[in-house]
Amino acid sequence: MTSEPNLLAVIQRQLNELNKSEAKVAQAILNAPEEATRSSIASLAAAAGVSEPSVNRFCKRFGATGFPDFKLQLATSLASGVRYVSRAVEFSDDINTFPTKLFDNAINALMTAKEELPLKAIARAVDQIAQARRVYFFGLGTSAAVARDAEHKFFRFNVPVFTHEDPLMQRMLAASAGVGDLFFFISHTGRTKVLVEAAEIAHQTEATIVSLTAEGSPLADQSHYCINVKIEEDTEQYLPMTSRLVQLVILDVLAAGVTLRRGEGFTPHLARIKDSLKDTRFQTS
Amino acid sequence: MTSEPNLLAVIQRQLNELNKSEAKVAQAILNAPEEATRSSIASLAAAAGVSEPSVNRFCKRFGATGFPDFKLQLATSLASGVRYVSRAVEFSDDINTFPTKLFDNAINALMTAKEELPLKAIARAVDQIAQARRVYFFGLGTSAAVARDAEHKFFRFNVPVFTHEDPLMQRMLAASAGVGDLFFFISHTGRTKVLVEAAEIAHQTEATIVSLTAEGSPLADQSHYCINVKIEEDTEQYLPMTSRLVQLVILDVLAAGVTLRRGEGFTPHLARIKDSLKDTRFQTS
DNA sequence: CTCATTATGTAGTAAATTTACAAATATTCA
DNA sequence: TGAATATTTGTAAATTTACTACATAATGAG
Repeated sequence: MTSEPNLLAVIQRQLNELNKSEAKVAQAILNAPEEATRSSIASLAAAAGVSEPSVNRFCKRFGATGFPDFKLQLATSLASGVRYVSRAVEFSDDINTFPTKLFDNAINALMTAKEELPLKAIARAVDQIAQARRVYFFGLGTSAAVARDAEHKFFRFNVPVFTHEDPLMQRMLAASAGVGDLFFFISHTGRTKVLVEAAEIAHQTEATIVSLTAEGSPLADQSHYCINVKIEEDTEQYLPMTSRLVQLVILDVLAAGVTLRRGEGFTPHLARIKDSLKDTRFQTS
Repeated sequence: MTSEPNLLAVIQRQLNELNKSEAKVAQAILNAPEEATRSSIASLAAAAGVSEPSVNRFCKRFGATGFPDFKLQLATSLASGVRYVSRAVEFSDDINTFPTKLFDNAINALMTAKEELPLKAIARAVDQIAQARRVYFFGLGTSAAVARDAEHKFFRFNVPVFTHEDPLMQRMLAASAGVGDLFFFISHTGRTKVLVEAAEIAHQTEATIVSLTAEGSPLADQSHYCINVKIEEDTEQYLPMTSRLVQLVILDVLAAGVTLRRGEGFTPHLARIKDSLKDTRFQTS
C-alpha cells in the first residue's frame, strides 16, 4: 500500500514529458478530475480528442493496471485531499453551515492526531499508570472537565484516582506526594502558571509526573513522561474546542491500554461495576 | 456536494433492514472493503454467495447508479484513512492497533452524528439559551464532565451558567426555578433515575427544560426541547466513550449558535475574556 | 529519400454490467 | 390453513465497457 499522495500532482509534474495524445488525456483529466472518475474510457477519450487505447496507455504509464484501476486511484487521491481543511465559523454562517463546519473541524483534528500519535509515549504512560499506587488528574479550565472525565474512566480500574480543580488542593497534594503517586497533568497550552507550579512542586517529590500537553511547553519540561498534542495554529477563535477532544480520546486510549495490560481476567471486575449502576437507571421498556 | 462521507457506516447502520441476499452482500463488503473496490461484480457476488444482479440491486439501494459508481463511492469513503466500521478493542490488540481503533471509532461517531444532525432542534435550543436569564447544565457520571465543559464555554457569553454534580443540589435548584431559568440536562441513556427526577421537579416550575439525550427516553419526555443523539447499538464495551464526544461537539455548536445570534458586536466581549486569562500563562518564548 | 522507430488509431474480442423476465419465497387475509 | 398477492432472488440475454492485436501514420536518423 504505497499509494501516491496526490495523483494529480504527479500528472501535472510529468506533463512536459508526455507525448501529444497522452498530454491531451492529461489535460482533460486535470480540467475535470471528478468527472474523469465517473466517465467511461470512451467518453474520456472523446473529451480528450484521442482514441480509447491512448487513454488506456496513459493509465498504464502512471502505474495503473488499466483504466478502472486508474479511476480508482484518482478517486482516492481526490478524496483524501479535500477533507483535511478546517474552516472557521463566520458571522455570515447560518444553521445549515456552521454546525457542519464545527463537526468537520472536530473530525479533522482527530484524524490529524491519529496520524501523528506518539505511540511510544502512550505506551510508557500506560506502564506508569498501571504501576501507580494512586493517580491524580489535574487540569484547569476546560482541561478540568477533561480531568474529570478521566477520573470517571480510570475509576473502573481499581486504581485510586483523584481530581481537583482547585489550584490550592493541587499544590497541597503535590507537596505531600511520594513513591507510587502519579500526577497526570492536562493542559492545552502547557503554560498555565498555577498548574505548572503544581507540577514543579510535585517534581521535587518521589512522585511520577505524566502530562498531556504541548511539546516544549513549561509543563512538558516538568514532566517525566509527556504525551505531546500538537497545537493547531488557527486556534484563535475560542480556544480549545478541538484539542480537548483529542485529549479525551487519548485518555480513552490510555484507559484501554491499562485494561489490556490487566489482561482478560480483569473483565469480570468491569462487569461488576457496570452491574452496580443498573439500579440507578429506568429500565428500557 | 451531496457525496455521502462514510458509506460503510451507512451500510452498517442499515444492516438489519436489508433482506437476505442484500445482507450477504453487505457482510462481504464490510469484511473486505478495500478488496471490494477492486473486484468485479462477478467476484463480489461469488464472495457473498449471491447472484450478480443482487449485488447490482444492493448498489442502487445505497444511492449509486450502478456497481462501478458504488465502487467509486466506497473508494472515496475509504480514502480518508478511517476504518468506518467501529470495531471493538480485543485482548489480542497491541499498542499499534488499539489506539487507531479507538480514534477511528471516535471519528466514525462524529461523522455519523454529523449526518443526522437534528438542525431544527439545535436551532430551537439556541433560541432558548440566547433568551435565558440563567442556564443550569446538569449531568451525572461522564455527562457531568460534559456539563462542566459546557459551563466553561457558555460562561463566556454573559449568561450566568451553573453546573452541579450533586443530585441534591440539582433537585433543590430545580425546585426553586422560575421564568427565565433554563435547565440543560445531559445524559447518554436518558434513564438515570436521579437526573430524570430532577427534570420532573423542574418541569413543575415555569423553567424551560432542554436536554441532550436519547430519543424517546424518560428524560426526553420531561423536556420542552430535546436534542436527540442516537445511541449506537454496540456500546457494550465501556459505555459512553464516543457519545460524550458527540455531546461535546453539539455543545460547541450550541455555543457557536449563541455567539452568532449575538452578532458581530459581541466579539469585543469575547476578546476581553480572553485577555483576562493572559496573565495566568507563561508567555511563549 | 528511405528505413527504422515511435506514436496513434481501428477493429475485433473478451469481459463486465445491466435489463427483462421468470422462478422461488415470503406475506396477507379470508 | 391455504389461496392470492407481493416481494425477493436468480437466469439468461442485451448492452456497454475495456482491452488486445494489428495496421497505419508520423517522426527522426542516416
